[in-house]
Amino acid sequence: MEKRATIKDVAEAAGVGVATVSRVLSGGSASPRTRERVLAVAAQLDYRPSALGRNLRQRRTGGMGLLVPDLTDTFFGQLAEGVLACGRSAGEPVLLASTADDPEQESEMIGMLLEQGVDRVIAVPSGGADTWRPAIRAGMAVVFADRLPADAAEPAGSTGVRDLMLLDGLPAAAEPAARPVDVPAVLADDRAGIRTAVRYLRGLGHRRIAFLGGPGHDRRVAAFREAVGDPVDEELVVFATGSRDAAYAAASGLFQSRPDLSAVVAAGNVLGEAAVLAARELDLRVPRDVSLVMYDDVPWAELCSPPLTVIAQPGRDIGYRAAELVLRTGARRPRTVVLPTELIVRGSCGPHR
Amino acid sequence: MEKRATIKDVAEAAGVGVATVSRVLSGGSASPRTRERVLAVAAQLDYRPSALGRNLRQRRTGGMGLLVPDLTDTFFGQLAEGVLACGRSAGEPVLLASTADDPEQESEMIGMLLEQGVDRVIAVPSGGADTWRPAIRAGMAVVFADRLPADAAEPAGSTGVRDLMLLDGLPAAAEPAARPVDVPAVLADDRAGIRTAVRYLRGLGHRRIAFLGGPGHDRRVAAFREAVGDPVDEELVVFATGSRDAAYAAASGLFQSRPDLSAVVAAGNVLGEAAVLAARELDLRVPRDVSLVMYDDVPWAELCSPPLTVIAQPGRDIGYRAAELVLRTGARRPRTVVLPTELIVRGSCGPHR
DNA sequence: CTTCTCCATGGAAACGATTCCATCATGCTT
DNA sequence: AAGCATGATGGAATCGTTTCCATGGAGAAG
Repeated sequence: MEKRATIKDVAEAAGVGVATVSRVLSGGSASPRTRERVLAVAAQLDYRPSALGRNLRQRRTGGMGLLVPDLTDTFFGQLAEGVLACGRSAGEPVLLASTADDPEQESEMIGMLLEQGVDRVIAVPSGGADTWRPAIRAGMAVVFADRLPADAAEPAGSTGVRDLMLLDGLPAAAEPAARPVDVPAVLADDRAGIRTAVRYLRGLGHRRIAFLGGPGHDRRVAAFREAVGDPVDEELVVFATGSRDAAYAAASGLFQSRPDLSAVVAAGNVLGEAAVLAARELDLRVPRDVSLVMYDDVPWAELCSPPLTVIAQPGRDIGYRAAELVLRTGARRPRTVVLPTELIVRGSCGPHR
Repeated sequence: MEKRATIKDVAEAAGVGVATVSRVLSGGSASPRTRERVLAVAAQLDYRPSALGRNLRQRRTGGMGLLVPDLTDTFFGQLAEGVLACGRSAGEPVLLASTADDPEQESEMIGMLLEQGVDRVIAVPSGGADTWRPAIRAGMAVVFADRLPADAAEPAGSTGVRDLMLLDGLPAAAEPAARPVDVPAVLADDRAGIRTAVRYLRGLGHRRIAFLGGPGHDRRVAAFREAVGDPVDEELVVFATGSRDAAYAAASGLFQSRPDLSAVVAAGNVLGEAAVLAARELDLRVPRDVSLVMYDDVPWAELCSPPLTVIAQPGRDIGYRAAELVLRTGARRPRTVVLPTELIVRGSCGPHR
């Protein structure tokens, strides 16, 4: 274990000052002669600048933080791969944390990132705007992915999602009024996705359509309500907490309490999985007894029998774009992006009988 | 965006020296009076020590790196969750990178970690020992998880896996002979898992059993060969590269070239998925026409019809233990750990006909 | 030939923590 | 009462980089 060469070593060996070495290595001006020599010596010594020193000097860690609820959920795995891909091509490291959909853990992780000097985060938020205000106040560049904080004010204009506004409650003395800060986000077009699914089910004759949601599916349930139109049968809209057990319990409870339902929209792949399992357990046949549409196109959707009809959203792209946004921050104010969803019809929906 | 308070601010506000603040905060000796005052001031200023400064001084970043091939693979998602859980409880950040099973990318990522000053890594290795030697030479504490480097010398004693030896080729001048360096690892008991599966299939009457492997499944294929005994029908042992497409192609090719096979052991969940898909495409019924055992117990194994019989390995535990090992490094020399596997019989295997 | 400008260059000051070491006060032993 | 040990405390060095600023030399313009 030999210690690594420092910039000082390089400077010495090349017979120049450290400033010159630094300039050469970071593309500043230097005479061709010295540039060449420095480069040669650096290569020969296998010199790699220490991120530690640089970060301290520049008062920020490079790279970005990534906060997801649960990597065991294939969708978040895809999203993470997207972020990682972008990070790799930008040469930026990625700090990962999972929050288990718990605002408290999320808050803790934000603190950890702050401590690490990470000032760029892409997050699938679990907590509300309150959880995120400290981060933004601390000057973090935040980009939300896949979701918005539960209580964020989202202008529901017909043009789609606009930039999210978080009220930044400054100390009353400093500013006359609270200043709005907008956080960009990369989202799937949940509204269109859900609407398409509901219309598809309607077209098959289904009237009693249930919605099975989990944490963070607020936009989806809103879209569902809108698509179904009044009156919404509230018993057919159920929510589970994040765990697989809870999802199963919710699905099972739904099927048992309302045997009259004929179709289910599961708002995420964990919920879809739970619905399939619960249906099987209760001897409900898909799609004969109940039709199922699942959000997220995961590889195993095709393995089910029948293969699951899904609302596909581009998990990897969402991650990649979010990472792009958070890295470009500062250039021009990034705006939120909405990516299209697609209804992929396979075999889990049938006509109402 | 107000800048964060530094240790100097705290010292000033508390009327003490920075050294005292540092001591109080890191548990050194201090009089109860000053300790109290410093703590109060720190809390009041919302002071959080910057990891940047600390890391530079101590010449190492805290935290650990995590290298996995692909987060889209549920098993690695589980593993990552384990690492994250351990990191969280130890208060250590985790730097994530995925390698796509490409030694070159892996090597690049190791370089990145080195640059970041990360000196502890837990890795699912893709490259050989050569890829890892530089890391170890640089003083990194490495723990392998789930696999060993392809060409690592693994003493195949009957007691199970022993510490992995990587020959550390020092400059010949410095040391008289190459010095062995051992890298601990956390593995599943592949040998037992595969053996159990093969015996189970044998017990059902299967004689022509195929093995469908991917990158990093060397230990599993070795175990397969051992379990099957001589002579091994080499046409029944096929390998695919990491992608889902390649896995599908391999599975499909296998079924087509050897219609006489009656059972398949898939060495990972991506391969299992591919096998199911390929079988369906070729109108082979599971388990009537072909029996299938898959490595990895992923949630969706139960969703298949019939539900998949699997060799379960504790992905989350593997990650957690590996993280523990890499964090404890230095205390007492960590030894490699082998965790048990379990054959979970569901419906994808039937008697040979 | 002088003066002005420009550029390459190196010294030194940050950045925010930890930690060595010297200092000083206190209380105890002899 | 003097000397000594103990413990609290603050100043300053240090980690490896970037960046500001001053210096010096060379070439151009007058």
